[in-house]
Amino acid sequence: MGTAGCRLGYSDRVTGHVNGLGRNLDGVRRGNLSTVLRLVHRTGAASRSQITQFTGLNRSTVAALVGELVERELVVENDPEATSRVGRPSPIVTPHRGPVAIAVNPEVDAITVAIVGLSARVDRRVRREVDHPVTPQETAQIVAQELAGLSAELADRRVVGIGLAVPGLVRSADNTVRWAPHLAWTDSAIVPLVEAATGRPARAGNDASLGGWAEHLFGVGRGIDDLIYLNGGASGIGGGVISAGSALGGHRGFAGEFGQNRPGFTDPADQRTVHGTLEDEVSRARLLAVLGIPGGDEAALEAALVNSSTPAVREELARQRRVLAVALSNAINVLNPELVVLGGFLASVYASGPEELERDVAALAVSAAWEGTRIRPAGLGEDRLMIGAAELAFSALLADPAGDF
Amino acid sequence: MGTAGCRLGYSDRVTGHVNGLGRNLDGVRRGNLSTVLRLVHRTGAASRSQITQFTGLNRSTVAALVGELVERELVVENDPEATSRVGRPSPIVTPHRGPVAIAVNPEVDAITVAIVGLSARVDRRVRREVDHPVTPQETAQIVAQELAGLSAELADRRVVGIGLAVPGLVRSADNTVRWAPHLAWTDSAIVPLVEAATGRPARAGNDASLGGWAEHLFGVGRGIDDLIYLNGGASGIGGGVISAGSALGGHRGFAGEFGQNRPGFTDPADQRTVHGTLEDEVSRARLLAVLGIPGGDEAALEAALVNSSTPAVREELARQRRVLAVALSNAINVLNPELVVLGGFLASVYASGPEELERDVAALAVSAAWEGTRIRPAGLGEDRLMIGAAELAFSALLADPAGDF
DNA sequence: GTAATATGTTGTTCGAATCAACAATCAAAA
DNA sequence: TTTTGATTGTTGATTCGAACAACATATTAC
Repeated sequence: MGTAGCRLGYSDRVTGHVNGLGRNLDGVRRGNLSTVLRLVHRTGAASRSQITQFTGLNRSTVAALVGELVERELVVENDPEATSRVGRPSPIVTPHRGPVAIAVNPEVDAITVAIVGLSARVDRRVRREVDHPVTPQETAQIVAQELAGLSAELADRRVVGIGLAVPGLVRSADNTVRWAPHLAWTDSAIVPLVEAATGRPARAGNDASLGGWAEHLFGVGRGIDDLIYLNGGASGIGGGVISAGSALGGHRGFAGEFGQNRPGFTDPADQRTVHGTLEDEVSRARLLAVLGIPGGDEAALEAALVNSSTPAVREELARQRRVLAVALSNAINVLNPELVVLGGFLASVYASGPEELERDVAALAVSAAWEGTRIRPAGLGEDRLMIGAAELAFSALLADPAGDF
Repeated sequence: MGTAGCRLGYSDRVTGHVNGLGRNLDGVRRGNLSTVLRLVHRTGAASRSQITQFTGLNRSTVAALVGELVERELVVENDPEATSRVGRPSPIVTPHRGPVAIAVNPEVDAITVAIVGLSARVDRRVRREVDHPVTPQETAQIVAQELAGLSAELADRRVVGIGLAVPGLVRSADNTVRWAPHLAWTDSAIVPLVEAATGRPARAGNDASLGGWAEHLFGVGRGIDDLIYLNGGASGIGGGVISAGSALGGHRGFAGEFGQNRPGFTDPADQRTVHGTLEDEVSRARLLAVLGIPGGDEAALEAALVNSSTPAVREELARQRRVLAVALSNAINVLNPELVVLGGFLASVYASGPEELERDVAALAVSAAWEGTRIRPAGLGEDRLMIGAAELAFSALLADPAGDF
């Protein structure tokens, strides 16, 4: 059982009281139920004795906690596996099949809706193509329709809530979409719309931040409490910061906008724009242009990069690596992460010359800060956003498993 | 009573168990004692009824908690003040005079030692000049000597511990000074040396990060849970990040090295160095050079800037403002702070043209991220580092007031 | 087959917060 | 000046959850 870190929440806390910082017995019970459920949720399966070790609680207490979670149909206890170890075998606790989250990702060209179980696996995934940028109202309608279409699959399951991964800035205080340029949403109260259309509780978050959260929980960042995540998408570069096991949101929840930064350059010749942002300089569009192909998905780009490695392509990749290296070294100086996760086309940029990128970062960053840091491509595929969004929907349940949902 | 935020710790957590995440009754008690003591420590004085409101705990519980803290000589209950409000007056709880921290700041030219009370006031401050950069061994010796010299003043008080604010990178895991360029310390185990020389527990931290922590607790950042702090010193630019009320340390504790970043430039003509860092471009030395004065302290620089505002000085200030604006906007995009605190000569750079700097930052940063953000000069004077270092010494006591110290 | 080890199970104990009732102290109204 | 209402401190009984100890169970090692 890998150590699952210490802080456990995506923008929620567990204290005794709803208001105030005091702790009481209720808070202890709630916190312990939450800790056990989170552990099972994250690891996928944990024996009772492992839970005892992890929590430091008494055997009998763990038995009571697991018992309550079983009663609430949140976890299942299975017969112990053969472990070839001395002592009485311990039953294996796994997430219950029942509870599910609905993950939603509205994009310019399509809205993706997925059913995600408490074991963080995407059970079903539907993609509804749209011929025009959808409004929040249309989005809510489509989500409701797709949900109705999935009713057969959801018959024997319990929908806990809906999580939306939105390509834009989401204000954490009220889950309002402050600005989503590609969808042309401004100050949109998407969450109440979705809640009204579906009759289910919803939450929204920034797509890239949720992707980073998913990588922290279930991807290459599993068990790593300090990481930064940068995702290269068609529309730019988004990101997220995990610090001490918690997602860093900032004052309003807008943190992680690495793509909008003004990059520094080690070589002035690398600069392609005037007053440009990182995502103007390091971009998918520039790679496609030099490759001479119109577009396509992530795999197509990766394949094209591998196949056609002309000098022009190699040089553009090298340039983007150099610019990225400055941006990463700055982030490493400020945040001192253990891991830098690169997703989308940034993973391709990294893959084109990992040693070169790492050498440049090492030269630029404070050497002590870089010492313990690694760079890795993202581990989760296209399920990343769905898993992150589902986590948002599960967050209330995970924070208070005994609440009414 | 200003809301004192939610997360409460400088790199320490309050859970039930020493190991593991489980919560138990011991943890509840410890956490509540900690919360009450922290509140009194931060606010300087709080009535019992205010503590009740803040914690959300029952009156009788608060009475018991305060009673225990009184018994342990950590707080004092005084007669209520005349409040002109209905109802029975509530006694005022203030920090006890007894417990003190010893704050230490080793620098190239001197070692400063201070006595700081639980009310976060610097009671005494001694400065020992040195004619050569001191070694860790010499530092420990000097601290022990100064402490002996202060023994009369410490006679009726209880020294809780020693906190060192070191101008260098301090590894959080073992409090080792990884690298302090100006002191020429590398991988120095200063903490055990000080502990051996004084017989008291010690902790070390980065000076700028501790300054930021002090500003968050007692300066302009009081009550603000998301801020970034940049300090301009003679030797460069250091900083710290407070996120969700906790100091952001990163994986090893090296976070906050804003000064080592490679800056972006809105105008190529602003660049003075090749491959330079932010602290090469925005520096105290460049200001002194254009002013034509050799050195001096913070106040001298500020006075010189106010008096001699030649075009050359104004232009250098404007240039540094422009470069700083890019650096700040990048940090704001990534961290979305509510407040940016500028200390040292950076406060002077800001003061030379607050509107201009803010206008530039507004133009560069993601507008939504900048919206709720303010920039302010640091509020604490030269006591900042001493208060921050003392906080380090108090941290164990604050986390567990019932422990043995 | 027996010993050793680890873990589940059960009933009891302990500790901390809560609650209710009462006392104390103030301001404002009568 | 007295009365009323509001707020808070104080006290003893209650409640609830984790810890504990003793015992039961299941596995490996010899």
